[in-house]
Amino acid sequence: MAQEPKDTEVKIKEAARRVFLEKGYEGAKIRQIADAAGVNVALVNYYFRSKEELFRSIYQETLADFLSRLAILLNEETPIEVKIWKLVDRYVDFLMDNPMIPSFILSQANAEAGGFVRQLPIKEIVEQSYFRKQLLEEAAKGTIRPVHPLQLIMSMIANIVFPVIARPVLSYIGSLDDEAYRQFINDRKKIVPEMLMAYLQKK
Amino acid sequence: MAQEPKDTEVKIKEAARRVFLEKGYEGAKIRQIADAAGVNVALVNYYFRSKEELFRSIYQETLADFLSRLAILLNEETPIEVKIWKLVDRYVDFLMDNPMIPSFILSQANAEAGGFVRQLPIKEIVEQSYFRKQLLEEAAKGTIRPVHPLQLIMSMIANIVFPVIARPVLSYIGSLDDEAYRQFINDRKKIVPEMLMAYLQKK
DNA sequence: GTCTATAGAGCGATAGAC
DNA sequence: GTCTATCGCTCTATAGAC
Repeated sequence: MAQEPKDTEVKIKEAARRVFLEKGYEGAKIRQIADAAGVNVALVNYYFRSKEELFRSIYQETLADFLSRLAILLNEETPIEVKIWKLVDRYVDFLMDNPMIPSFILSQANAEAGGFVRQLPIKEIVEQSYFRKQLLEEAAKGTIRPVHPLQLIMSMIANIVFPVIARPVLSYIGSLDDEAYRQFINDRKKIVPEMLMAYLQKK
Repeated sequence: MAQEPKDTEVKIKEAARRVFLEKGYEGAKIRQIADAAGVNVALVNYYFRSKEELFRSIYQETLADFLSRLAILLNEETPIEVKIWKLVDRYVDFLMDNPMIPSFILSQANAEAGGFVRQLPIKEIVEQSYFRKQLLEEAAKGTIRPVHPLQLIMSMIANIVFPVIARPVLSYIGSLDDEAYRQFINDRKKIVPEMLMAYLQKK
């Protein structure tokens, strides 16, 4: 039974990916992941020490990549409008592929010390971004409405992330099947930037 | 030790209120509530049969009241702009007083059959609201930008609710203490309606 | 490397004495 | 009505045999 053609560690990782995707971080149980991989619980912990470690082994790189791409985007020498359209587009795509990440981050942030969240360079990215400076400078020049950068960034994130974590309620209220939901989220790629820009440009 | 001046049921309810407020629904443990009330676990279940029942006994009326006030607001014969300003104002106030409700609703909606959420008349309120009709009619007249009502409503809710459920991350990123956070949320009473209206009015 | 078996902890809920 | 004690479940994690 040893050393499958596709080795066990990979099999577990792939199973975990599927289960995390379907159930979210909290909802996914190690037993379930083990079952899906055709192994037992002990083996999962043998390869990955803990559930949290397993999750990280799958997503930390993905997340780090995403954040670094965001950082680059935020620091580009492009106009605010172009930047916002790009940001939203990338963010939506990322969440469609990795919809379990927000709930993981939120649950970790609620936990003691919020260890995981503080390891990510989110705070630094936001604080030091050229985008932040841009918002303040353009406001000073009067080309956009003055706005607390954090408020604008929070609005952008809220508008994208919330429909993902509230998917069950949203689908229920709007009677959306999977395809309609996908379309709903995709439409936000247009609506959210338009909304943010309308706000900034309004005299 | 029997029959305190302030009777036990009330004492438990008040303790539960405090603990739910501080820890959220999932984070609050019955043992902790019992401790805070100066009684033991058995007694909590004696009065309220279960944790979920306890939560409902506290918030169902509050939530039902809120929803019915929302429904009235949505159906008023006032212009869209006035309506949005009022909606956001009431919604923010409600969440400042009851910040644990979103996470409760989201967790319930993720659970089997989403029992609790479907008992609430949310879907009906949204579908049958005059506000919804108003958005479609004004768009047809060309006085506002055409928009899928659910997208606008989702944007409104996301912009208000997300900063509440993401409080730890938000406070960390923005280095906000309690007072600064409170101010941040309060500022959204102005920002969110302005943003929604700018979007709707943009040619 | 993979398994069985179980430890160990937390939680919600209940039985039964007083 | 209030308590102590404990059940029963779930979940993560590990010990130890093979």
